[in-house]
Amino acid sequence: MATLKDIGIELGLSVATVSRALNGFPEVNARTRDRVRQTADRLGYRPNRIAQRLVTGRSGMVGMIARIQPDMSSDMIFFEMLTGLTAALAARDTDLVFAVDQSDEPVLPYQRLLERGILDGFILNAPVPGDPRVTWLKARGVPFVVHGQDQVQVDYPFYGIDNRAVMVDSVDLLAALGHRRIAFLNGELRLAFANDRLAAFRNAMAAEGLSVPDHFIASDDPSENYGYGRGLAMLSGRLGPRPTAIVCGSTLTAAGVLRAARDLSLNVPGDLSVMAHDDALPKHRATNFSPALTVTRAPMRDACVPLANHLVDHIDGVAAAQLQTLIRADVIVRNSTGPVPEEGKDPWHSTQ
Amino acid sequence: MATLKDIGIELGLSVATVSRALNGFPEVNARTRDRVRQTADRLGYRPNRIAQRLVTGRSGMVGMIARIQPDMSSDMIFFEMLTGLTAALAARDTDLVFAVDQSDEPVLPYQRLLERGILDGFILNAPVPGDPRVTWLKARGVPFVVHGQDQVQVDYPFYGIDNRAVMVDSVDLLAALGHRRIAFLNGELRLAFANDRLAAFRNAMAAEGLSVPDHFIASDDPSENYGYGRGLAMLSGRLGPRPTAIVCGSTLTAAGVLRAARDLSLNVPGDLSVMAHDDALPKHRATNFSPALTVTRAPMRDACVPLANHLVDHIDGVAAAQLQTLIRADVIVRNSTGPVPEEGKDPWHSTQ
DNA sequence: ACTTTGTTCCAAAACGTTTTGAGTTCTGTA
DNA sequence: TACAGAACTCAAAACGTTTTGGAACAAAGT
Repeated sequence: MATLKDIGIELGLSVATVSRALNGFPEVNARTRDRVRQTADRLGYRPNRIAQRLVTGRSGMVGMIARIQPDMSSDMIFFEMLTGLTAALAARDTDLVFAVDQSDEPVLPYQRLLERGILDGFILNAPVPGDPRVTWLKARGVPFVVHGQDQVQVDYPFYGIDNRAVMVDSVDLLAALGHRRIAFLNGELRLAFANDRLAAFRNAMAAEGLSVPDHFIASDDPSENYGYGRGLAMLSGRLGPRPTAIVCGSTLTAAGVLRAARDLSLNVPGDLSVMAHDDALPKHRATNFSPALTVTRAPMRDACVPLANHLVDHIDGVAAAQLQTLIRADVIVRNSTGPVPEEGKDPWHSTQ
Repeated sequence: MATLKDIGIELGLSVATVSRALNGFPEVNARTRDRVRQTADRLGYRPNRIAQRLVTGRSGMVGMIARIQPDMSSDMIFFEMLTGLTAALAARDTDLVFAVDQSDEPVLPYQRLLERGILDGFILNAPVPGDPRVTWLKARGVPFVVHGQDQVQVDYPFYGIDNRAVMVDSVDLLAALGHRRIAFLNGELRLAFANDRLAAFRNAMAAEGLSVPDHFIASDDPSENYGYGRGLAMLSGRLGPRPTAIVCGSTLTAAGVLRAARDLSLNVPGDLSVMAHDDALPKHRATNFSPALTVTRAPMRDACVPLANHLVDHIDGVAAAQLQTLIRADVIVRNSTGPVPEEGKDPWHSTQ
């Protein structure tokens, strides 16, 4: 490993001059700079991050921590983000330290990693309302960026989708088709985004003058089984009046609902409209559904580059207020949504 | 962040003494050591990895690199390993730097990360025969450990399953049940383990005096679709004589084969025996199959702790020869294997 | 000739740790 | 009392980088 000293000796220059030459400082002769650059290239010089960090306090490394869940289902999403973020960070010459959280104390792994003295900042995912990690990191002035927000009004850098808009768009679309009994299979309420969506759903329904009976709301970790089970329960009518439309928090859940509808011989969209929010994970493609799924769409992948940039910019000193991005999901109407069935003509009345 | 100097000032000691006290050197007074330890705890002192690395050349950080594939299917396995390894490394006070390989030059990301001067070693997964990463890292004396081996005889630390034994066990089990037409749905031949298995399969078959027609062998990235497609092709008979038993490289592939058998109204194990190698990923449980799958079983998770230990031990100076573990997979007989159907009584002759 | 200004470079300090070589203070023995 | 040896502690160097505070020199202005 060539060092600044090696280059200096080779050229009869001091390390100081070599350092300035390579870092583009103005007070070094253009010819000298060229000579330094050339020998640096020839010797394959790369600055030692360790030494850089020791003196500048910057290491060019950030951390990301995964919660290990007994159920690994949602972790595919995490991995998707992890690889995308790592690639995006590489473009900003930043490396990523990965750790896992096995304790039930959420800030512990962050503290442990921070105390190593090797990190410039963190990427936080899956925030919960009033996330303790956020308050902890903020308290000690550690830069971080959040995928999403832990509350509506925040003062840290983040990138996320407008969950309120997602629900308004979904409810409005279905209401415009005449639906009045709209159910919502939400994600885990523990998570901030699911909280936001639930509140937004209720507001949007109220704005349309529609009521939301308790059994029209469910929330759980998204899975096909969850969608099937809750879908079947709602559509069987044993919980109360049946919905004519179901909004799902994820396409995986929607897949379950579609299976439930199939098992009940319900036609989608004739008897039942189904839509979902689509994170556009490479595995579950909403177009491959039958019928093709109407969705609000915001690819997870799209978050990686802005998240990486926001964090690195913030570490570089850009104010948090400049680094807050809330994007609006696209509404993509496909074949799983349609006009509400005429009253008295829905399959339950006609067959039963 | 408390430093050695802080502790030294507090106690009126030099940083040298504080350092020795904390690192358990013998030439420091027991009372002094206690006092140092206490104030270190009180001040929440944690050694600065950066400074440590600069002077010792050790950082307590290792690297792992994921190949980003357009198809993310096999990456679930990688993520499973990644989290397990990270946890196992944490137990050895070692952190993990994660990077992704987007180029088609396999050593490039390793070089890039190494040149940062922050890593003590690497964990390599999915070796290919004569893996270029192995030769490159070996050439510059960088410690590493491999999950598996890139060839039969190696001189580096590794942990892997005995793929030869897996195939011998599988073939012997089926041969003992009277099967003579045994097919093999292998993994990607690009990978070393699949290479080893194919050779071992051929040897084991030859040892039993059984021939292996070309159409009894297939190899591809494991997936349900692959198992279904190749299974259907083999069992339809349009490629040649039909197998009475199929060995699958993964349970995912076996799931596809079982579906193909179902579609052809073949009874398993009455008409067809199916077995697979089971990496025991949390998602696909072989016991949940119907019929429950006979497998050679070696949980991926089991590899994490030994891999982490091998690497850290190797970095600590333990010779590679001491750090080579080849474990034998368990053979678990369940309900998907049975005696070969009597000649002339198999469903193709009776129904057709 | 003397000062000023600008350009180009350098020596040295700093970051926090480990480690070397050299004291300094105790203890026990002659 | 003197001395050897053990026990304990310290100052300083080192790792590779950035950054501070000049220094040397030339060109330009007075």
